[in-house]
Amino acid sequence: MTDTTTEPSPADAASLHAPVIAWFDEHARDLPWRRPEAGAWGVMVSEFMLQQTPVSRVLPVYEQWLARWPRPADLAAEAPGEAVRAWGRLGYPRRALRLHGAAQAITERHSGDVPSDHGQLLALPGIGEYTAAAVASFAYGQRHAVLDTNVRRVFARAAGGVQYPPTATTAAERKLARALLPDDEETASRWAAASMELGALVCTARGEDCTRCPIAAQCAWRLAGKPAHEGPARRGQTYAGTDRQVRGKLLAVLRDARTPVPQSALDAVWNDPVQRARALDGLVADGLVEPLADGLYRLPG
DNA sequence: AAGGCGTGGCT
DNA sequence: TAGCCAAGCCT
Repeated sequence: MTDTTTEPSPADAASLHAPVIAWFDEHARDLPWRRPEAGAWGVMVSEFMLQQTPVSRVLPVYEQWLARWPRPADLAAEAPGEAVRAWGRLGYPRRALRLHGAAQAITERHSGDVPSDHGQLLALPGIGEYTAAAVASFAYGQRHAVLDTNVRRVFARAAGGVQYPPTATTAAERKLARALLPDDEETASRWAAASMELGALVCTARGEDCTRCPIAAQCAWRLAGKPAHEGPARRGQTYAGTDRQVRGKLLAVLRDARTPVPQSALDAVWNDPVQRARALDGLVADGLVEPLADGLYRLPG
């Protein structure tokens, strides 16, 4: 006697591909990094910027960035501080530094071309498991499990029957993602983009709209009555009063200054001298700020 | 492996 | 309002 009530069978898995990809064909956003002229460099830049930052905020910075540095070598030739300045208010400015470092590595080690090999991508600064798979899949059409927060949520619901995926990516999630991956490259890369877009537009963290979902009829979570998340709430990101906030204020001063700024200008952004000094030291240690002689500071040259 | 790391919009 | 959330990476 066969159990038909729990894990989806391989047949079920395959039956997800067609409706999700058909939905994607109809509803995919026309994003600049999805256009053919973006190239692998455009895809890579977008992936760096999209790490923890919404599409709407990335769009203008992406356009400026690609216009100014159309190839990795163009960025590699700049001072790292220019990358940090051009990053603007996207947040997590270490990403700008890492993207600059990746451009240098690409220029030196890969003749200026974004590598297509997953392992070579993974070796670049700022590129982890997700971004390596995303670039290889989106830019080069390869077959990779692309597990971002959107895909993890879609899988948690459709296959796992729960509202949210675990806090950290588990081996079980990777296994499921590989099992769900279509066999041929073309379909696999399409599936990766489509399942991600479904999570971004329809199967969202809050306010999901199952009436627009192409796989609602097969979704384990919906079929179970959409039970609420069990267990502890996910760790909240406190921000007010943290070193992160101070770092942000300090860096904003340096971004907006075209010449080195005196210590006094930095002192003005935060009244606790101990925390202020700790934040500044951290920025220097991270390579985001360069101390000069005479108590002057600037973005790294 | 848990926590640090920006910023802003939305509920 | 005060969280919650957004195509993660690194140590």
